Amino acid sequence: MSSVFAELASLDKLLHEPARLALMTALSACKSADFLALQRLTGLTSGNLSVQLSKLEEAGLIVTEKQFVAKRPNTRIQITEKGRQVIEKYWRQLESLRRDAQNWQPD
Amino acid sequence: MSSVFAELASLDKLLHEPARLALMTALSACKSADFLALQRLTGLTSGNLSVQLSKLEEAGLIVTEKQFVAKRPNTRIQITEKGRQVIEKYWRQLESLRRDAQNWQPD
DNA sequence: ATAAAATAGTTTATAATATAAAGTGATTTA
DNA sequence: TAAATCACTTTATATTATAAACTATTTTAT
Repeated sequence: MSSVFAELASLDKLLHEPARLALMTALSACKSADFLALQRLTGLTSGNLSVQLSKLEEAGLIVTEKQFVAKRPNTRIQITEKGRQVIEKYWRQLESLRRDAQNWQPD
Repeated sequence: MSSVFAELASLDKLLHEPARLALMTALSACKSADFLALQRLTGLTSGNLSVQLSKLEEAGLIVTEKQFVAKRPNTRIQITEKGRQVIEKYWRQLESLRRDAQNWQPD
C-alpha cells in the first residue's frame, strides 16, 4: 500500500468540495468578505452558499459576523487561524498526492 | 460572477473524487496496471475499487482487459487517449481555480 | 477425497453529501 | 398598501461514496 494511500486517507473532505475549496482559498487571500461577494465569486445559489458557510463555521475554519448595513442584513466572513492552516495543508497534500501518484509504478 | 465560477462549474466531478483522481493520475504515468496493483496504490476495498473502475470505463477514460494469469482472474487496466486528455485538463483547471481564487478581491 | 479457507473480483444496500426548492423577515417600490 | 425585492436560513431531494454481501474458481488442510 503506497504512500498515495496515506495522502488519500488524510485529504480533508470538507475542503475538497470545489465550492468550499474556492471559498477557503479566496478567504485565505483577503482580510474578509461578505456573503454577496462570496456569492459573486462562486456563482452558488444563496441556499447552497449558506449551507457551505455553516459547515465551515461549524468546523472552526471561518467566523461570521452578522450586522445591518444600510438597513440590510450583512454577513461578514473571515478565515480563522485554524482555517488558514488547514487550507494550506490541503494544497500541500494535494500536490503530494499528485507527485506520488505520478511517480508510482505497478508491482 | 468571477472567473472562479467558470472553473468551478467545469471541474470534472468524475475525476475530482480523490480515489479516482489518484487512479487516473497513476495510470497516466504508466503503460498499464492490474487490479491488485491499483488496490495497493489506493488502499481501497475491492468493492470500492471495482465500482470506481467501472465508472471510469463507462466514461471511456480507461479500458480493462480480463484474462487468466496462473489460473487466477486478472484485470489489466490502461488509460485511454481521452482519459489522458481529461486528467491533464483537470490538473490545469485546478491550478486555475487556485490561482484565480487566490488573486480574487471582494467588491 | 472433501470441507474450509483464500483469491479476485462484482453486485447490492446504506450512509453521507451536494444542491435546489421553499420559507422567513425586513425593506423598498408601484 | 399590496407586491416585489433583498439577504439570507431551513428543509427536502437527488446524487454519490463506500462498505457489506455475494459469486466463482482455486488452493490448502484433514
